[in-house]
Order: sequence, then structure tokens, then C-alpha cells
Amino acid sequence: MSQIKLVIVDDHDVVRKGIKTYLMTEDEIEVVGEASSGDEGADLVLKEKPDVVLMDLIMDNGTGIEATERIVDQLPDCKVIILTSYYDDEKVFPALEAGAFSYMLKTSSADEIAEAVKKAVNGENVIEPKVAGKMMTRMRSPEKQLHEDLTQRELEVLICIGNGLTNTEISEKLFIGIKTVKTHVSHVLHKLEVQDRTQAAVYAHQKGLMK
Amino acid sequence: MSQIKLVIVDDHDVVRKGIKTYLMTEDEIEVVGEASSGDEGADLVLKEKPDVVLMDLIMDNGTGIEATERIVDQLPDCKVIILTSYYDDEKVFPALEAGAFSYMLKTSSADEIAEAVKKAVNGENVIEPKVAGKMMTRMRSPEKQLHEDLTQRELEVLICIGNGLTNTEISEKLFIGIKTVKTHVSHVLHKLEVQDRTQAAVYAHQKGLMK
DNA sequence: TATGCTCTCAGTCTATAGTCTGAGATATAA
DNA sequence: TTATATCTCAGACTATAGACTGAGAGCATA
Repeated sequence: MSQIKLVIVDDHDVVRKGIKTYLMTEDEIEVVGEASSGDEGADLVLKEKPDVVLMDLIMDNGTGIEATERIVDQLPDCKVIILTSYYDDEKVFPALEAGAFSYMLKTSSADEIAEAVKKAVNGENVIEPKVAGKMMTRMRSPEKQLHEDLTQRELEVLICIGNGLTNTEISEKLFIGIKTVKTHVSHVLHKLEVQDRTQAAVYAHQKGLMK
Repeated sequence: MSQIKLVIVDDHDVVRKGIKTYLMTEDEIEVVGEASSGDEGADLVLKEKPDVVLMDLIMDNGTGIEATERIVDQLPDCKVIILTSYYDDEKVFPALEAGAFSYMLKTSSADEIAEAVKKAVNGENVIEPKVAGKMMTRMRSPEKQLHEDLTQRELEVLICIGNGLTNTEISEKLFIGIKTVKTHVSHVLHKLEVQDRTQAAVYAHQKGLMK
């Protein structure tokens, strides 16, 4: 089989260099490009058409999630392996839903990463145990993200609450009446299954909905 | 001058490998040990007595902050360089206060990191521009952490607020009257310079006071 | 002893939050 | 067309939050 063409997208220079240097000892793998941001990475991948992409999630210009979506959409055969430090729900599931093929943590050894790359081209997924555990629990109890039920407007209101705005301030910011704000707030509280706006604010922060 | 002895503490295998492999090309630097957790790292450093330590902040067993404190306390001549992905206030200032010598981000190039190591042994600090900016703003307006003014009890109340508890619930949890809770809450709001409990909850979460 | 800080609590008052019911307008899908 | 969902707003009501003043007890320190 011919060499596996790989692109590395990570804003950490040492990570890129580390993987690249290590993979130089792997004959089957050839690093055909590197990028340090999501946007740049997606562009590069669409140009180079590699077999596998190692993708970080948190980067300056364009997240790995967005880049993964673009890549999977344009190049369905290209396997995107998420390689990141995070394994919380807010990062894992959006990445998998975006079409990531494997999900590795940076605590993995270089060997494991090389192995995951090889397996990817053979159609084998590699999911970190910690991440796999989260997937299992989600499978067992399809624990719906409550905020998925929120309408666009309700989500806007929730973000305002999360920023500590009062109803009056929200009404001024969104150019709607206080009565309307109260209606939205009530709906938000019910949908999130919380008792008051403070708990809603906590929810928004804990679920990473802020910013 | 003799070789610079370096220890790398980072739970990311690829980062350790990346730095190590790169530094092999640097004659002046010798990597005398690696560790993947704060506790292990501090032990290793106290044993090996290197000139410089590259230290990650977020790790499984023992944070880089604690490890840095131990190292600086025991080996004052050992320069600890923080090398991490974070540059928010909650991470930067505790690290500097713990005695970190330099503060680098993983987005730095391998060359910059090698340079920082060499500078450290010569007594030159290297502070990432983003981090330096934060230090400058703190210098200009010695922006006191408002919650430092809170009494023990007030901090407890704030944590409760941050968990979304109502005054009644707080009074039950802390075994005090509602009136007392209201007094504490009022004091908390004033000291944090916020208008209501929701903003206080947001503050607690943003400043990393929860948990 | 005097001073100051903390924690506790009361009373009073106002402002804000939140519930519930009802309803009109619009857009979209069956 | 009918149904469904969203966004908008009103009125009436209750509950909670928060401000302000005052005060006693305990504790540590100058």
C-alpha cells in the first residue's frame, strides 16, 4: 500500500513538531502539510486531499469543529482524527457530530497516535477510553442536552441571563418589551428544568454556552 | 559552559516527545528527565536537580502550580518555565506567584522554547506577549481580586449562590436564618460590585471560584 | 480597656422576578 | 386549509430578592 498522506492542524508548534518528528520514523506515513488554525487547516486539506487529518479543537481562527465539518462535507473519504486536550461533553459530542472519525487525547503516546492514523485508513475508529466512556453513558441514557430545545430567541435570552443582565436590560438589548422578556425567561427556566435565572446562568456557564 | 540540564513535566506525550526531539539538535541542552504529572514532576526535579524545568499547568496528579511551589521552595536556583495552553488570569497569576520564572504558551515555536530555556539559565525571564499584556494591565491598575475582601462566611455564601441556591436553601444549608443570609448576600454583592445574585454567580464561575 | 472585625438576627420597605392565562401576528409544513 | 411553532405583548398576582438601619455577641489586638 502507498504512503498515508497526513495533514496536521494544531496551533501548538511543539505538538506539530513532535508528531511530525516522530512520524518521520514511520515509513507508511508522510506528513504533507501543517496548519495552525482551523480556517487555514481546512483550506490546506481541501487542496492537499490527504488520507488523514490530525485536528486540534481549540485554535485562533476557526475551531476544529468548523474545519472538520468543512472537510467531511467536501472530502467524505478523508478521515479526521481529533487530537485535543479536552474530553468534556461540550467538546466531544459536537466534534463527533461534525464527522470526526477518531477522537484522541494529547495524553496519548506518539505510538498510539501513529496507530490511530494507520487504523483510520483501514476504516477503524479509535476512541479514547475516557471519551468512549462518555459515549457509552450517553448511549445508555440518551441524556438530551436540555438547551437543544431552546428556540433561537430563548437562547439569546439565556446568554443575556448568563451575562447577568436583568429583564429590563435584556428588553433594551433585544428591543422587545419586558413582558416578552419575562415570557422567554419563563420558557427558558422550564426547558432547562431550573427554578430561577441564577440557576439558568449557572447552566449556561457550565454547558459552555457563553461567549 | 556546561550543558543545561532540563526536565520536562507535561501529561501530553506528544508535547514531551516534540520538545525532546527538537532539543536533541540543541547541543547546549540535555533532557535529563520527563514526568507526566505534577507530583511525579516535583519528585523528579528534586532528585535530578536540573537547571531548568518546562512545566505544564493542567495535569492529572498535582497541578503545575503546586509542583512549581515545591520546586521553587526546595531548589531556589532551579528555573521553572511554565509551558501551557492557557493565558487567562486564573492560571497566569497563581503560576507567577508560585515562583514561575518564565511563562510560555504552547503556540510558541520550538525555537522560542529553546531560546527561553537558554535565557533562563542566564537569568533572563521570557514572558509571552499575551501574558505580558495581562501583567501590564494588572500593574497599571493593580486590579485587586474583589473576592479577596470576602470573609470566609461570605465566600461560602457566594459559592452557594454560584450553585444556584436560593436564600432559603442557603439558610438551611448553613444552618443560619434567612435574615442572616440576606445580610451576607448584600455584603457579597457590594464587595463584588455587582447588582444581583445572578451577576455574583457569573463572577464566581468566571473567576474559577466554583468547586 | 478600647477598637475593630465577624457573624448573627430583626424590621421595614421597594424592586425585581416569576407564574399563569390569554391572545394576535407570522411563517411553515402537512 | 389546518395545524404547529415562534415571537410578540397584556394583566394580575405571588414570591423572592435586596436595601437600609440597627443591634447584640464573640474574638482578637493595640
